[in-house]
Amino acid sequence: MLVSQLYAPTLRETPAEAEVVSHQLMLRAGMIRKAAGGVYTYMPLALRVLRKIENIVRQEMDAKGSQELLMPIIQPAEMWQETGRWNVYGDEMFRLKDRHNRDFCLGPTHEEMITTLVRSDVRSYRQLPLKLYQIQNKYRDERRPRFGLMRGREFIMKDLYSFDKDEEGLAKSYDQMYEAYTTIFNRCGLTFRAVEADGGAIGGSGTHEFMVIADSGEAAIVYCPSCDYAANVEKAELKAILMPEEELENLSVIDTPGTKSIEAVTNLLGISAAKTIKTLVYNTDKGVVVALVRGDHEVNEIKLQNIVDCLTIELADEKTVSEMLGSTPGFIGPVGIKIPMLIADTTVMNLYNAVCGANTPDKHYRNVNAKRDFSPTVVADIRLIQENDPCPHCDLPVKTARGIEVGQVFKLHTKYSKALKATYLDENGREKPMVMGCYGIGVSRTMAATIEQNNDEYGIVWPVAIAPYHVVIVPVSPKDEAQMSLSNTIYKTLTTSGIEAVFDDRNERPGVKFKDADLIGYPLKITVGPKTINENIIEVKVRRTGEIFYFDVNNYLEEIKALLARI
RNA sequence: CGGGGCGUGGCUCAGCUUGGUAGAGCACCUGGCUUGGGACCAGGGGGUCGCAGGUUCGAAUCCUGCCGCUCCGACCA
Repeated sequence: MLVSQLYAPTLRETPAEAEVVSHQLMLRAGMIRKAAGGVYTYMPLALRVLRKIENIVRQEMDAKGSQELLMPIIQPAEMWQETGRWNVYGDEMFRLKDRHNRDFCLGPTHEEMITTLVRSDVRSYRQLPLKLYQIQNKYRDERRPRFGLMRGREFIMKDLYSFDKDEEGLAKSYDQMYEAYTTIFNRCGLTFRAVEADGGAIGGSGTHEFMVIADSGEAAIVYCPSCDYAANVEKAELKAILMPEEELENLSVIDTPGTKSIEAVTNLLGISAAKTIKTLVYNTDKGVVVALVRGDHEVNEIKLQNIVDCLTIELADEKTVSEMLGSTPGFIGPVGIKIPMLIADTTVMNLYNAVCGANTPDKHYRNVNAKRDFSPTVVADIRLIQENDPCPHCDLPVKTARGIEVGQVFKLHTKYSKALKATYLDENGREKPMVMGCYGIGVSRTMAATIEQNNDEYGIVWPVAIAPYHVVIVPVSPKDEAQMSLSNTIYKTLTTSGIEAVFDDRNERPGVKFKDADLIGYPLKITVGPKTINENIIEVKVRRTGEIFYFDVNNYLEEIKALLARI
């Protein structure tokens, strides 16, 4: 490709709307342009990167015996109504009507579509297992699209669905996909971690997320430096903490004027937050729920949501709290509370002589003891893990990090096959639901995550495997015929040898061409200048390390191949 | 959903308070000059000032409504 012809208009300044580095650099490098909030055009350089990621994905999916197909983006409402997700999905689903006023949506995912397809064609255990995937645009009308391609409303996803005859088969498919994902993200040159995760809206249990480690990541994860445990904080389980045993004192009410926060209460009473109970009131679609955790702990709303089995959950406002409980936030407590759902964290049950709100403004209870003074509807782990909490596997302290979720593998079991009656006949002629899994990779997000992890002050630093081109050839003086001619020869030589090269033939000063090369992030840059002409040596600079190599002008091809293989 | 900020040429922004013929830098076109890290000189093209109303002799500027973009928040009691 000649740079004079390449449609990659670079920007010297960063557009004001871009917050994260991947977004900034993709705009500046002429890779993407915004069409609407969370909706982008992929320009030629970006598309080349996407195709490379897709091809790696294809190779690894096919290597596990999967087959690619392509399903419609426009999906009829009926199949979504059959699983109940037409309503569950809510405002995140792009909905539309056809001329006959029939409801459709733009596919946010394809469990309904694929299951409906497979149920009509697969009847026998002999046809299983089956693994089908596609790579296409997905549509989710995000509450808050942001960070460029990181959280778009239209994005490219690889989604694979596995159909097995039993749990054993599913476990095998799941393991195969887990392996394939590990290979894929390694091949893309990413530093990532597979973490245990929560099922979320897609449903099912048993799931891992593949997280690219980056400070700009939206997800918080914990990992254990001592064993191999790693999880999304939403998922990380915690055991009850045992507190030193004490004599049970008599319950008493104390005045605590103006102490609306745990911190204020502990300061006033001179006690540790670990001796208090924090009481939170939530509004859910299953009604009002009260949650209890130790004062220095935080509620994991995902865990709570799973226990309540609700779709929406948010902290109740002051008005709701007053109406329900006759007190204000800050002075709520579990003793004598009248509420249908009182959920206590396991550690709360181990507290002795604790302090909590007395359900009267400016009053707290002292010497509250769980089993004696109140009885929760449910006692469960509803606590959010924090740095230095004990690892669920080895009890040593965990660390926290941030990650970008680029892939997720799910065990769906029979959730969709039962809802959509996708069954097969087993060896004994008995009808059984297929056992399903689903496996997604955010292809466009992977591109953005790669940039988040591979950039410097000058621009992008592509890993060779997914770089838009491998090499850029920059002649220093466009008016110098010898330089231009040699550059062209090198360009032709590399191109015919299967090395993807661009030749910057523009009539620009060298600085402009160097800056653009660094911004776009070609792994190698060949500079053709007076030295090249006079001394017959080619200068090759490695984008990532800045190392410079000199190769003989008559024998550089193998050297460059070796260099590309090594970096 | 709530709150803030912003909307002026492709990009970054000034002008708005105090209404009076729309500006700069970058980018783009032409010519010259230059060529090892975003040169310089001269000339040039390009903007219904987000949209719709209103006030006014006159609106980018004041008022109202809407739209879009963006950030933050959505209460840890």
